[in-house]
Amino acid sequence: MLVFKSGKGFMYGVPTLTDVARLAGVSENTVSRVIRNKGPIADSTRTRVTSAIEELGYVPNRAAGSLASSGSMLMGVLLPSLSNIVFPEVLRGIHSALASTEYQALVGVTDYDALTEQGIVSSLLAWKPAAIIMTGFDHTDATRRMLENSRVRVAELMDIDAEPIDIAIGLSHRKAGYDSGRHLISRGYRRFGYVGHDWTADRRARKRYEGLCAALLEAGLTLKAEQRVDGPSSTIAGRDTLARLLTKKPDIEVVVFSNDDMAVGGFFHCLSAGIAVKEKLGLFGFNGLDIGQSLPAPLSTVRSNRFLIGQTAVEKLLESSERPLERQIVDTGYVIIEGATA
Amino acid sequence: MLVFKSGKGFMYGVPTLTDVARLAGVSENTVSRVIRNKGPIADSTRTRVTSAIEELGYVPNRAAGSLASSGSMLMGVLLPSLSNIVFPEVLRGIHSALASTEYQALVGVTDYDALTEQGIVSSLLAWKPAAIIMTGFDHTDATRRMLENSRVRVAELMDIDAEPIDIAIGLSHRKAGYDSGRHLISRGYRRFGYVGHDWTADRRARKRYEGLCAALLEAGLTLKAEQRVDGPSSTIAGRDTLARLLTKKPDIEVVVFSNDDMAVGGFFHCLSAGIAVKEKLGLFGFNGLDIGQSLPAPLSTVRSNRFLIGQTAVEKLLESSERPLERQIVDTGYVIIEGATA
DNA sequence: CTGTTAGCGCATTCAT
DNA sequence: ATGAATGCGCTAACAG
Repeated sequence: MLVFKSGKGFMYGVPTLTDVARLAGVSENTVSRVIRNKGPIADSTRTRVTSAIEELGYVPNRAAGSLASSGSMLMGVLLPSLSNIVFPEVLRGIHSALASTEYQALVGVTDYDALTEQGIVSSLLAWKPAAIIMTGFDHTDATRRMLENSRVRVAELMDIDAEPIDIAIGLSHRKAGYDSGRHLISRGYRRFGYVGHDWTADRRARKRYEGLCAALLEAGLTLKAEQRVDGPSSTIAGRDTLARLLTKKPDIEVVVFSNDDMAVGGFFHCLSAGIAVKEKLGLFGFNGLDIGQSLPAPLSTVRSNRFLIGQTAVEKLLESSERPLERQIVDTGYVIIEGATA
Repeated sequence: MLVFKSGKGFMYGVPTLTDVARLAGVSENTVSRVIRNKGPIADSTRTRVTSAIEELGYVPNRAAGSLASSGSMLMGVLLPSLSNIVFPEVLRGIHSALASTEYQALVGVTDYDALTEQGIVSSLLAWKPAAIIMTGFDHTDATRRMLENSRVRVAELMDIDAEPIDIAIGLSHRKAGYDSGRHLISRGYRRFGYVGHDWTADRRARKRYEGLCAALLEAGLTLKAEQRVDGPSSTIAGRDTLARLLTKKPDIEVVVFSNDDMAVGGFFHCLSAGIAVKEKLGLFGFNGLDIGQSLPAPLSTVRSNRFLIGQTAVEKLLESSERPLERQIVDTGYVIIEGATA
């Protein structure tokens, strides 16, 4: 165990900046400067300080730093869920961008609930984070007010079809849905079905649905059948829901799913039921998950760059600690993957 | 925008405990007590204080609290990766247990690198977290020393086949591998193949492999063929690697995969290659992922309770803020899922 | 280039 | 049941 002098004589415990200063024979302030690389420091003193830090195994107390500077090296991250693989991928992007910085991610899960989100935002704000990353645009008024008053930078991810608080990063789900429809129509499909999950939680799925319908309408078509399941998307839900849809309406040419999880499930149903995918029934998803692309027939879908969204959010937020005058929108785009299922 | 008195007259900004005290006409100390529910407070003053808090929208500054009490409501979480679905599921368990508390998760990703881990541990410790949750037993000496000196509680997750720093929560991968082998042998399989991924990063996969080999040896058998791919596990890797294995050794009866991702890929290969799963070739995985269970033929595998591991870790850590005298091991167990692929 | 002086906002003694 | 005093460890002016 290390022994060193502290404020009041010899102590066992965690060394502080004071201990480093004493050992290096400089003022606390100088040590602080060395640590933060701020202001001019003579090479000789820098060396003495760094070796003192080394010797003591000094680690700055972030709470103290944060209190003194009223700002922290924390980035608040609010995710609606960790069950849907999409959000861990966003988080991966966030961490990847954070890795080259000193920032740490303070992560909260809202469970798709605006009130839960409000509580977490309040807790996060208590740490004076450098910025907050959230998902979507559904916040309570109280949440908006807290965010407004705190003046922290805020990124709202995934969607860009609304006015952001500060900066929005993602893609237009309405447009993605629309383009999916156009794409499938151009491939000759006319009799469309839709298989989806609960969209009271997942608003973006609904926007894609609306875009799809718009494209159909424009072409003088409509959905011949649709089936939605309560609860979140999953492979099993997709499998069962497609089965149900086909029972009611067997003469569908192509099914658009609310996302890839559902579509993969649909693929499995076709496999079990002996339905020739694409020849007899086209399948189309959304997200471009690995699992879909590793199917014996790669899923036809839309790639939504989740990793990029997370990564871009961090980069954009760290560009400036002040909110820009104009609300910003970053379109990370999407790509239609032809695949082999539609 | 709120206006209120602060230390030096009227101010715009975030209200502090001082502001609350002034508004409620009590001392700061009393406000602090009300907030933390400590000590006796007259009902009348409690009401005045809470309504003052309400009125100002006061949120305690955690950094200040942490500094004053040298402890925080933070829980450090170190995950090797977010790409492997297994870890988001652990994180989900952690968050689920944290949800009913005031604690927040400070999350870092090590990328399976002990030195990266060391850096993150150091950063986390700077926040004086209540506890730290890590994965596995591979840490640098420096990491161990830091953890030792800091005296924070430490949980090491996933594995229980080693001596933990404080508490280990997970399952015996060696035993799980062994039991998988016994199970398959009892089902009549004799000609075993193995398809795996890079285990310099994923040590637990190796332990399962060793357990499997031990079971085979005990039954007078050996692996007839094995094929490992560089890099992490994935469905595509599983698909391609099984293909390669079968090219070299077509007369295998059953293939054990390093995990479900790989096994699902193997299943897809069989589908494409027209190999009758189970009749002609048995497939066996590890983890019990949803995707495996939603296959047309549910994957035969072992369920490792990831969610439970994360959840249990938090519960155990919060039981006491002091390390127990004896290092603790919590076995969350595993269950062999019969499935339909072996 | 470096030291001095003041707090940051709260929790923790100790009083009363 | 409440208040007053003190300091946690650090950063931010301001000097020099």
